Amino acid sequence: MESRAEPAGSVGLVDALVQLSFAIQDILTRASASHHLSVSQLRLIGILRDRTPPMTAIADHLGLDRSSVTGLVDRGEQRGLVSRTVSSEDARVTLVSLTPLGFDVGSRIAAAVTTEIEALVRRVPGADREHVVRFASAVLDARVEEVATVTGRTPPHWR
Amino acid sequence: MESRAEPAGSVGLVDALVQLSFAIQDILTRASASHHLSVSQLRLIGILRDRTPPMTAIADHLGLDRSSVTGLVDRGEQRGLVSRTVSSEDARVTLVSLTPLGFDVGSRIAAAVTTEIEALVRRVPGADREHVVRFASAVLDARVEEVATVTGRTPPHWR
DNA sequence: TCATATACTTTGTACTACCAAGTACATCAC
DNA sequence: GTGATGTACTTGGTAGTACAAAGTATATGA
Repeated sequence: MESRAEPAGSVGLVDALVQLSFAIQDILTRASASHHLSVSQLRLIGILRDRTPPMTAIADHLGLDRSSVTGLVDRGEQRGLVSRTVSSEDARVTLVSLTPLGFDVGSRIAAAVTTEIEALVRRVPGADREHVVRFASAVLDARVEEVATVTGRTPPHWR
Repeated sequence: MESRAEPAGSVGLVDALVQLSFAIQDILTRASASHHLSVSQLRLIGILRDRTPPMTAIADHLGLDRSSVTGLVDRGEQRGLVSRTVSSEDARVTLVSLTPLGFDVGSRIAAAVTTEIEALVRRVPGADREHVVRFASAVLDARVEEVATVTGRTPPHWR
């Protein structure tokens, strides 16, 4: 991305972040694929790990249209990973929950992702790692604020 | 992602990286969409910024099947963003290049992405930022080595 | 109770990406 | 130079992702 304000030979912050994000996404894609799942399905499962939200909440979480979530849950349901229940409080709302199989598959993929990312990160000096965590936390916090004030919706969130 | 080896209240490195990657991808998606492009199209344009590679090289770069690249270039060509030329050295190979329009659109999106990511990062202490660049560079270098030795292909790369 | 709002689904379209099979060109062996 | 083999790309078929617009069912306020 072009920023020529950087010292020659070094990569700019923006480039570094973009490339890093593709590397992480690639890990997520391959880990999911090895269990015949897409990253979207993985995110869905991640959200349901400790929640049983309505369809709408999932759409907000993932930044997707409601109709997209319908399809996502449909396919997850067909594979026995998630299930739908009509809310007892409001018959319009469909609560989505994880099946034992879904929980199991999610755990396995999460473990694989953790292993792969940790392997990737192993060669990096510990000091840098701590800064990265602080960096990411700060960025994500800023993002929540900003997006919340501008659009009123919760930004994409993993698990 | 579950790592309970972390001090309570803090986010683990793996989680931080995964969430950060989704935040970055979201920026890329929205910036691309505002010009009616997908992230895949943006990556294609990014690769062509300073190259005129054969289809196969693009597939390797993006980690895609050859047939996927055919479709990607087809759609890019229909929109006048990229163009195909038969190689003069080997009539089997198709060289893909950026049109002036493609270059222009790519530059605009890249600028928007830079602006957005820099805005996101502005609140983060400078020291953390430098460490992040070092971190990302180290990770990406490690990755190139690893992927190259294991699979013989170049890992996904942006621009 | 009737109008309106909300939650979700359906339908239709476009794009992404894969695999398997096919075509065209190149190259090596003979 | 001809035939076998390999390489580069495309085609056709399938599945998943995602959106927009329209439809259904339930809830809620006037």
